[in-house]
Amino acid sequence: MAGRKKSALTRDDLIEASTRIDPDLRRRSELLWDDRSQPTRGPKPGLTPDDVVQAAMQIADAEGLSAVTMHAVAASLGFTTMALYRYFPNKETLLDAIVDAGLGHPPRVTEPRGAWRDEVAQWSRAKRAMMCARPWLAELPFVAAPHGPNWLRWLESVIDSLARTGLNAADMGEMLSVIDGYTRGASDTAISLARARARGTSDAQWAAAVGADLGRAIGDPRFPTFSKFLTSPSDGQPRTMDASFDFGLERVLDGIERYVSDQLG
Amino acid sequence: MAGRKKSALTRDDLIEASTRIDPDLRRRSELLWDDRSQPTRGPKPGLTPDDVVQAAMQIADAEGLSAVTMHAVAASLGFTTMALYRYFPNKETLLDAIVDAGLGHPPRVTEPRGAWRDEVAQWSRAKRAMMCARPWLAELPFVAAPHGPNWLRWLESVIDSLARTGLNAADMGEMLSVIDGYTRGASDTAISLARARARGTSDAQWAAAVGADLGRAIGDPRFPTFSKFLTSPSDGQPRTMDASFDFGLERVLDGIERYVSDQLG
DNA sequence: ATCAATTAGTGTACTATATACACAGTACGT
DNA sequence: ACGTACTGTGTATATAGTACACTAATTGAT
Repeated sequence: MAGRKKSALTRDDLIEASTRIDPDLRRRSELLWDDRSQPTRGPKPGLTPDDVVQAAMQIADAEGLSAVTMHAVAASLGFTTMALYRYFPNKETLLDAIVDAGLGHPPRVTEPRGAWRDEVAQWSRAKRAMMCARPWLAELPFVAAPHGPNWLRWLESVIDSLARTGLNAADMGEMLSVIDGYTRGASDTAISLARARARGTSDAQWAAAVGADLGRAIGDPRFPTFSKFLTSPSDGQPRTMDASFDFGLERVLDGIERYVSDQLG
Repeated sequence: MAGRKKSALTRDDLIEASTRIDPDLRRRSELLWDDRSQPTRGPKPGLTPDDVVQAAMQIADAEGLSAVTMHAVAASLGFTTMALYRYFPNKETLLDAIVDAGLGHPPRVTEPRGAWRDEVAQWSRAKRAMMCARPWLAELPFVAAPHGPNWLRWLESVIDSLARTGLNAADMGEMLSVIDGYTRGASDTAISLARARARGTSDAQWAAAVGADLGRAIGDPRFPTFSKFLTSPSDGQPRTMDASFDFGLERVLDGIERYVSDQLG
């Protein structure tokens, strides 16, 4: 999101800028974007980079990120560990690749187009659902470089909806940060639960563990207000985690909407 | 935050619930909360758990989380690797401890008390600043259990400010999720930059790398709108990363404020 | 058709890391 | 004084990631 700073970005800027990039990072980025040209000599490769990525993702989905070892991935494909190094120079670049692959595509915006607010809300929920479906994604950094094509698809998608606000580019960028920030941060709890589920922990167990730690505040003089907060009775059903996210999302969208109408009259 | 679900929480709930907790997690939580009783027999320990935590944090601050190996921590204290296992049963519990220690205390709320909105904004900025100061914190999960005393201090602090809205406990919990969600997610970019800085990468290098990947959208038919967004000229100064966070925060607070006045007005 | 160049996959070896376990020495309680 | 409980050390093991050299396969150049 920080790249947006330079608002009138040109190809020249990029070419100039890219000379400054750490060569290691540039390499990682290239591997995410370049269609590697098939060499003509030598034996036929038994795999494609995508085979490796798919195998790695399957392991991550089934057994968590820590189960994704070079050996496990290779074995699941019927190859030896070192065979993978013909496709990825190291594990880090393989992880870069499964992050981008794991993001998948954002849901297609339905025609006829709706209000920006609904579209943005859908995007946010979709992103959260995607992260919950692959909770290991959140264990890998992908805020900064390298960013692959799938992340750009997600960006293309929100920006396309945000464009309907009528804001200028700079303001759209700010709104993107707000939406993605909330979505990212407010998904963490659900992602953590999803991860626990994937490990076989029941929802009750997970909630008990979280509740037990928070509950340590009760009666502790260091946390008087939080303690009161925890023990205060509430009327009505408590919200589910999903409903809570949606509720918060509406508040955030209210804030954005107010800015939009202030800007545009 | 999900523990808040059960809104009328009592000690009995907790005791009942804690029987369901995974024993491993319970152990981790206890190590974060219990003042370990000093044994009376045997040689005097040459270290305290806190010594170990401080040493580990110093290494994380100086060389990043990956430099925090049991050997490195022990060596920096002048002990052998295995000595640490007298203080922490394994690395995971040591990491739990440095997470809580790294959080530190939230800034004290200044007297006379101000408006909830200002206080909450301060909390959010303080939390972001704390995470940027210790970017390795974001590499470790701390959304769910175990939660240590310092995280509860942070919660106590926001809740105390949110209480001034006059909302009921359930709504306060929702607002907490919104604020913490935004703060957490919208800090990620700055945290990533902070991490790059800690590795000796210049800001320009970091921005160039991020910009180069985003810039790949330009001219790519898959990203028409994002491409236009990137290349559209803007008048005026672009916001700094910090100002951008603050700006977004105001939008989020606008949304919360609207809810508050709808509820109480 | 042959050969050289190039590449794929394997096997082995090395390194770093966490940690189990047994031992030696220390200090307190009896 | 003596046993017990504890601390720190040394050694050993398992699990990573990955460098390197080797074999085998494939094809362009001769």
